[in-house]
Amino acid sequence: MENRIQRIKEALQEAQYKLTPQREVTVKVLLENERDHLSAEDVFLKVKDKYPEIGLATVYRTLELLSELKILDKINFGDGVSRYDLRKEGAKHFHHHLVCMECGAVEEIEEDLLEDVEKIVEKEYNFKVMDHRLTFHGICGDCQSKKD
Amino acid sequence: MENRIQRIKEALQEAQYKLTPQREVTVKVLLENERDHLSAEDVFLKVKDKYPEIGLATVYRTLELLSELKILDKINFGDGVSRYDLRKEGAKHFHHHLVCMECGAVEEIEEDLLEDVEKIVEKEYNFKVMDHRLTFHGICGDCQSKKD
DNA sequence: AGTTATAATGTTTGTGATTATCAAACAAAG
DNA sequence: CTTTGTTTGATAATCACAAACATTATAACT
Repeated sequence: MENRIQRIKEALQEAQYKLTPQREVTVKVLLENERDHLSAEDVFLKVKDKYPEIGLATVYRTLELLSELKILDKINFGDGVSRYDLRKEGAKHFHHHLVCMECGAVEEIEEDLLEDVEKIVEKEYNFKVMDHRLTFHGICGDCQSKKD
Repeated sequence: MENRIQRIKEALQEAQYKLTPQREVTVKVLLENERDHLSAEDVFLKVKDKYPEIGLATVYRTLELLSELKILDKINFGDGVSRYDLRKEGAKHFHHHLVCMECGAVEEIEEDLLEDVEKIVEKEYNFKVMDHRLTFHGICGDCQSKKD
């Protein structure tokens, strides 16, 4: 964990930004909740526990900054809120999501399933792919077995 | 076009809803702008030309209703607005999009590129896929040639 | 340490999209 | 025609987020 904070610090400094205490706490919260998909509000509340003086705008600014630096990915599952997801270290691409329509659970897929598809898009549609977002909507294993 | 309106009318009635004049005008606007990805506001303005008495709330309600019935897909390209896209008749799945990061153009891909990927997801992750959303972010052909 | 320039923060106020409310218009059924 | 449920349009409320701006912290000098 310390390693990853260190790495993020370097990324910030490379882009002429500082790792302020507020930013560090925000990053920590994101690391501690890596499996979740927190909204800005969620992050704000969790950060406030550790650093009560922080302002909401700072959290928004930090999330925006980290997104620009591709440390975070900003995602949208269709509820009215943006959610934030740490990009795995070294990952070129955004990872995929499985959203259960029954229980709302979100599972992540690390594996890159789209290499072939991207090749098709680049050739057939003459479109230079920089990134992708893929979400499957369906029924997760748990909910399938509950139904039986 | 009349056919498709007829089909939509039947879908509404099946779910105990009526095709009111306001809804019909909204559907017409969506059909006439099938290639675009209109926001609720866009739809409202276009509907107002044909039916000036209509209220904004009615348009929102109609779009919501058509989304529930899977006649429309509600999409989000990361600007702060929901956009609406008619589902192709008979299409099981949402179609894919290519979003250009330079000029913002959105191209659609009808072809279903994900059959193999879905099989993997169903098997390996025990997840029953009902639908998917796939968006590629990159540089479109036009913007690539402009850069040279 | 003191001074200054710059960056970052926190509070507060906007803003813009969407939703909720509610009375009025309409439609269907008895 | 009357009753009952639907749908509508105007308006107000909400909610996520962005902008503004004065204040505070930081870094680089002297």
